[in-house]
Amino acid sequence: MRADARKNREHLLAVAGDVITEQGVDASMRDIARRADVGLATLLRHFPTREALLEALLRTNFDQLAATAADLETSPSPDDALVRWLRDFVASARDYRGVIASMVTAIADEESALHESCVAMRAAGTRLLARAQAEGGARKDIDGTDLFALAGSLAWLGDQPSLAPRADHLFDVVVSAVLPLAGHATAGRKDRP
Amino acid sequence: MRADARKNREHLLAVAGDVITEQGVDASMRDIARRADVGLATLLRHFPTREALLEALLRTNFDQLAATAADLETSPSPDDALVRWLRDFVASARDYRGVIASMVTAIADEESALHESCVAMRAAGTRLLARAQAEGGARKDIDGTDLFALAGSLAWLGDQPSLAPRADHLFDVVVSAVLPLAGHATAGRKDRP
DNA sequence: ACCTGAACACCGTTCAAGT
DNA sequence: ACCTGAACACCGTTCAAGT
Repeated sequence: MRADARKNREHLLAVAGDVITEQGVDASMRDIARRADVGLATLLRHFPTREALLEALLRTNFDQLAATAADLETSPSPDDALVRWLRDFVASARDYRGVIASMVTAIADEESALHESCVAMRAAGTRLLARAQAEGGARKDIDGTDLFALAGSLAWLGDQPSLAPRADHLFDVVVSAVLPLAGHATAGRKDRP
Repeated sequence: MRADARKNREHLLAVAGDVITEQGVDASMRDIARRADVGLATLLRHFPTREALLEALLRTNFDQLAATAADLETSPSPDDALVRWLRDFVASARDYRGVIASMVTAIADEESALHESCVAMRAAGTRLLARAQAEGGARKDIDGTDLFALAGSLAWLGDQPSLAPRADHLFDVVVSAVLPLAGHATAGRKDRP
């Protein structure tokens, strides 16, 4: 890649990160190009689809989550490992409003630029779930797709301004269903502080 | 209202129901008008916003859900009543893809044509939850907004083609968290059939 | 190689003009 | 009263023309 092109690309990514943080993943591509002082066609040249742009933005985060998952797979408590990874996943989806919907769509669309990362993410969760089922207190009637769906629904809650304040609490509620036998942190808390 | 206007309105509602059933709540208003063989301005004249159109489409369903909730409030089992109402709510949101997001937004927006109905809906759920907490096995650390949020997240699952097949199963999982002490139907089932 | 203006087919909003 | 074509300001896609 030519030097000016690389610089353009990096500038576009930085601006896109700002705009999408403000307006969510459905932000206008034209608006992103405008704020980056390039033509719309130039943005599309670097990132031919919205998914491609998202993929580039999420790349770092995805890699970090994957590394965390790998670490957690050998951590002492399988239950804690599962809960921690779930929390990380949901937290990372909070950076860009609407990104969870893109990820769920990408899972079913092999052509999506996000497909591979999302499938890998689900696989990591599936491994942590399997270990928590075998050696910990995770219920056995759910699989990796169920876990991904629950994580997705929790991330969706965080996207809704009127529900976001409840997201942390409801995370605990859902976790209590996934780990009914675990002595996890919130197990004994039946009333709010 | 003039007779021709009423006929137009009814025709528009019927067509809009079809189109939104097919394409979800973000279907093009122009497309709805086109399929109804009227000008776009005529559709907007009857329903000045997308929410107003949705409100008219959901009116019947909302009233039915409210009536059901009223019945359930005096039914013998508070736990069953809560679960049944939750199930009805989630099922009704399944008719129009994306409608749950509109409802959640409407709860926070007093100007929305859907606001009143959604607030009433949440209130009905809150009453059923309170009874299940007082006389049944519902956990006491959640309130009506939490319940609405959980119901919303389950409805959202149903909107995602890749996750919808899990919606019924995950409904049971979430219910098991809301009613940890209840002898509900799925309590003993720890593996899938 | 890389960039971009312009044409295109869409969208929802608004309103003056028609019946 | 009720309807609607047309103008408007948007959107993402595409590509011929420029540097």
